[in-house]
Amino acid sequence: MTIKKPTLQDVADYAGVSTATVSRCLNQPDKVKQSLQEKIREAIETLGYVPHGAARALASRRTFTIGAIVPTIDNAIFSEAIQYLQRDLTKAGYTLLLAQSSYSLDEELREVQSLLTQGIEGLVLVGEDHHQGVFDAIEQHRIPLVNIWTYNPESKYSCIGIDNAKAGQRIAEHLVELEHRHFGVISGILRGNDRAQQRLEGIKQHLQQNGIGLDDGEVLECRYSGEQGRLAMHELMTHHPQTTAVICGNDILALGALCAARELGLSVPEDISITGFDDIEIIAVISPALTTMNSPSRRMGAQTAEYLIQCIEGDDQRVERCELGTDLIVRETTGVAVSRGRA
Amino acid sequence: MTIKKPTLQDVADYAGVSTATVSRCLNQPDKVKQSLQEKIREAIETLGYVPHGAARALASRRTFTIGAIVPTIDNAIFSEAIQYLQRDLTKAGYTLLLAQSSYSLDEELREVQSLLTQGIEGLVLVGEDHHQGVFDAIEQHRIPLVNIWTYNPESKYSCIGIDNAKAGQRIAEHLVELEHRHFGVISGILRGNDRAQQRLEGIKQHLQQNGIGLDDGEVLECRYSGEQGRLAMHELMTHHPQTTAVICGNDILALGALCAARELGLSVPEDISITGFDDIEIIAVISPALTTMNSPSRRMGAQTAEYLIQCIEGDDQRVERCELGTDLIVRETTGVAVSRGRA
DNA sequence: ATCTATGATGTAAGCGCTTACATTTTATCA
DNA sequence: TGATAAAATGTAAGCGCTTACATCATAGAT
Repeated sequence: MTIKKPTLQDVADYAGVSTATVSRCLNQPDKVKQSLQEKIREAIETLGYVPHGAARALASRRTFTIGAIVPTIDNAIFSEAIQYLQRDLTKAGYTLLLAQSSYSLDEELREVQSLLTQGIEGLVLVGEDHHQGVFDAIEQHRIPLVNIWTYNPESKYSCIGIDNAKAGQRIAEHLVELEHRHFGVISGILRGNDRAQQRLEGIKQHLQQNGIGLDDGEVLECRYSGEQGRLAMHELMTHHPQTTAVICGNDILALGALCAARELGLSVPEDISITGFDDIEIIAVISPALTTMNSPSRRMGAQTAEYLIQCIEGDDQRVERCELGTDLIVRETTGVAVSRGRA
Repeated sequence: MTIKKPTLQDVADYAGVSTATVSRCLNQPDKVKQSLQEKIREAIETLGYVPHGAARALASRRTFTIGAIVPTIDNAIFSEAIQYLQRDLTKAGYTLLLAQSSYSLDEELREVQSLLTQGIEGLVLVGEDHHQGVFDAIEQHRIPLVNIWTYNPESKYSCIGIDNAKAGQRIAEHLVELEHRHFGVISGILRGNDRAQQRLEGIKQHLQQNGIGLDDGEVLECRYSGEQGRLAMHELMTHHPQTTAVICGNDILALGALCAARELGLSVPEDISITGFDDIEIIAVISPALTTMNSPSRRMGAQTAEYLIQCIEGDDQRVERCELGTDLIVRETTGVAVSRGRA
């Protein structure tokens, strides 16, 4: 074991060639004679040489690095998307730099700056609502930006995602068809989360079209956690006992609401219907099976990787706006509204 | 907007100082006069200067980067630990480079090489069983390594985690106390997963001590997914209908097993007891509530961050071996074995 | 045998920053 | 006021690589 990490120069000396040849052997092997390649590989092996990424990046102006910022990695849909994004980027020789914004646009901006310092060649953000500084920085650095989990045909930047408003509408439609007239919504925190906002808008719009009102008190915001969903459901049913349909911002909240319904002695879906969002893997095996909207998170991750690589390698400036479909998965937690006897 | 990204030199020229002063202003502000600092900050602002990380890393031999490799990010316990690890590293000015090994030691080695190229100053791996090349590379690069999710007082490297064998034992003990005599185990894939192996060992050992055998056919391996757990449970009950206690490798598998039990018309825990592992947040709000072992993943992440930073900043070579406790959470899926009538 | 095209290798100039050391400015004290 | 220490700033040498360009070797064409 050497006292110092070996450099390209050390490898070159050991193999009796110049650094240029070693560099070529690593990056453009077809330009180096076979016999030398072997000698160099042997030198690398015995010295335990590992390239110095920073030096390489500085000299070549390439980092082969992509940045992504999600609100939190600790949410199955984001981690699924990230898993696929990373897998495909790695396959193509890129490294993913992952950061979290905790649903804060300011925090997101800070992370963007940091990623830019790291030299990312592309950026993935969630949603289309970002700090102005983010857009400025992206412009200046001239790197492709993909907004995922959102679809807007008018967007100035690439987006690969779903039409959140339409999805919200679709859920409301399903419940209205089941003759529900008294709704409650348990949403995630809306601030800094344009997807949740858009879904709520979609829901409101559809209800309004059908002459159904939705008071402020019937829309509860809370963190995405089972316990929070449970508490919200209790609150909702306390203040609005006539509610027969509860639309939740994601599956976790819905599971919490389901738990509360159980505690309140309400049967689902006879007394009350509950919907989730995302169709995370786990809910396929629990009972009652949740009616929800699936989120194509894996496809989103994979497609984002593909687009970015093409953008970078093909030096392609094209903006891509891609809508991924969502499907309403009707299972056991929604049914026809049955009027309950009330005191 | 300039045609080219501004460099330190540009900032220095604009502010009428030398690059050294700008560099100091950024890294050791107290060494630069107030008036100049303001001038420099203004220059940075108007030019939209963003430091070039690679150049900085090359010159300073610091990357402020930590690498972590988990089997998959798409597993609540890992993503939780990563979330906390990242949060605390970010707080301290470090960037986390995250990679996935897909439970393959060879893949893990490849990722280690890649991370080393990126210049990580510390490495976090899951488990203590790694490719020899990983240890060699770590030695050569002289960076601290922390094995998480595992605890071994004899370990040559730092570890922060739980005693998996003990945890397995504890679960078996609980079920033996409930008078179960016919066990089944639905484990994750054992290959490349020393944690799962150790837990299984712990289980086997305790059963053996109590004169209870565990055939190979009673131990099923499958991927960590609800559906896989469900299928495994069906298989287990087909070939070993007398089974009254099923120990699952994690909560997701247990949920799948629970689903299968429902499908088979078995009531839990009257006919059969089922246990999970991890105590992921979601299972607190589902019914029946799962008996499981909690995994201190958040503490693991936070503590790992703390240790690494101390190691790096304090230039401390100390090896830390820290055992985090686990608790058996007895809920509704385990109970006294009741003999079932059988044909 | 000479000339050229082609391929293989070497030379050396940076990439954008940090930092040891040299120099200048400012503060302190006899 | 001048000598001296301390603080602020500048100078310039790399950090470990890539790559344009120069050089050299080889082989084919004449």
